[in-house]
Amino acid sequence: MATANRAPARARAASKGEQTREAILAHALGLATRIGFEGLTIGRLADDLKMSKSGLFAHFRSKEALQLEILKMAGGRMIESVVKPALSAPRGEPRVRALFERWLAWEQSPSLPGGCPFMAASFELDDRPGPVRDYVVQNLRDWMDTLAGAARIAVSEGHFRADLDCEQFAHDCQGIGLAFVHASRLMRDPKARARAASAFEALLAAGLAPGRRR
Amino acid sequence: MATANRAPARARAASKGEQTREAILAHALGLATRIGFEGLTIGRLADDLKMSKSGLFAHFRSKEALQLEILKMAGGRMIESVVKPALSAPRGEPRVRALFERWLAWEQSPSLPGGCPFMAASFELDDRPGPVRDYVVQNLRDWMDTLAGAARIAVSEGHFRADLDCEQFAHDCQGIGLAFVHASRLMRDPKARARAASAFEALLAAGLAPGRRR
DNA sequence: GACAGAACCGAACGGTCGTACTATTTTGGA
DNA sequence: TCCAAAATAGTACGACCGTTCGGTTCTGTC
Repeated sequence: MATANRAPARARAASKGEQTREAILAHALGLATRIGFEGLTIGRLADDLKMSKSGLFAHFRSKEALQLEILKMAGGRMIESVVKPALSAPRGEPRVRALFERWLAWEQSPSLPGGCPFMAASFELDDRPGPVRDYVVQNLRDWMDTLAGAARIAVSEGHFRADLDCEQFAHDCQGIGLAFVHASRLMRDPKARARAASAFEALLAAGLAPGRRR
Repeated sequence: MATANRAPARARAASKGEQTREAILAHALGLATRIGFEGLTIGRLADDLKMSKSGLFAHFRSKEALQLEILKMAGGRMIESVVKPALSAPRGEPRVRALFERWLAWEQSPSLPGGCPFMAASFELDDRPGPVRDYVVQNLRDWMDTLAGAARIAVSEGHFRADLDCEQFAHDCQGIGLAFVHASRLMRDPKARARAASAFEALLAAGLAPGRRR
């Protein structure tokens, strides 16, 4: 054990504590999506990572803080793998498409065995006030704003109808995504992906500018 | 207390046990929608109803059985207050509308302070196999079939396009409902109801038979 | 190589969980 | 009115929960 190779000291190597902290959060994220944020247990987490409960606990001063950190990591990852890449797509309809496509992919990313943590948290925490719920709401709001913003750009680019309600568009996208998770994770419907694509195309078709109808 | 009037002995009065059993389930249903099925606790339930844990527990032989009974009661209520009344609406588009309207109303029924239990259970149990999950899936499948069936009738009545994909229609309705719960319960969006109505109208408009467009 | 601080462990706390057993009370038909 | 059956209470168990605390081991800097 003692001979294990250290990570080369490039770029201000993260201290030991930060490393394990990161490892804890990464594993906890996967776990939380499967068994829920409330069902997530420090003991279970410690066992999985072959640590002591107390050693793990020391990294966060409470379970609530742990939950918050998990969600923050998830939020960061989502921005990194959904929003940022989509922003490199051309303004207008292509970017809206990119956002949606990458979002669906994110939902079933292998690092999220139980699906998007925010979806799960949405229904788990909707009646439990507190900072965790607040963060989820904030994050979802940001996401909806991103969607609506992309739609607004598509309007100004002349891709979408000028009178399109962009907030409604974002809301409808959210519905398609929720139905997708519902169909794929709970109902195990193999056509879930096709259903989501079909619904999205219909929504898009209804929003296109008159000259762009296909 | 002893002078309390008994329910008049009409129609094979439910035995004492069945009464309390019913009372337990009714209260448990409301509780489960708020704090979740996993978070639901026998002790908490007993306290609320001023019973002993063991006395309450004796009615169900396990917590899992209790959860199942809760869901069965919810399923029954949903049929009673959504499906059955809607069946008295005229075949075709009106019935589809009635189903959807009553469904939204059911979501925010006062007896379900935390919203539709199946919605909550969908995301809470999607990764936890067992009879409870199975029942939820079965129930949701029945509901989707009901929706799709009503749409099929609307097709054969000439209200909807002949080439409408009725399963897709049901799926899209589900999405609108999920987005409604999401917007109203989590985001506390006062426009949630209007958003759902708007999305439903758009979906309906896209499905109407050519001669019926408005 | 010493030393301060960070990281981690082990044991323990009070509490609650679901469940099992045994009494006790209540119910309702003969 | 009596009495078996049904309903409820009481108590206890073992498991696990989040959290605390004092001690041990490791890390990284001078």
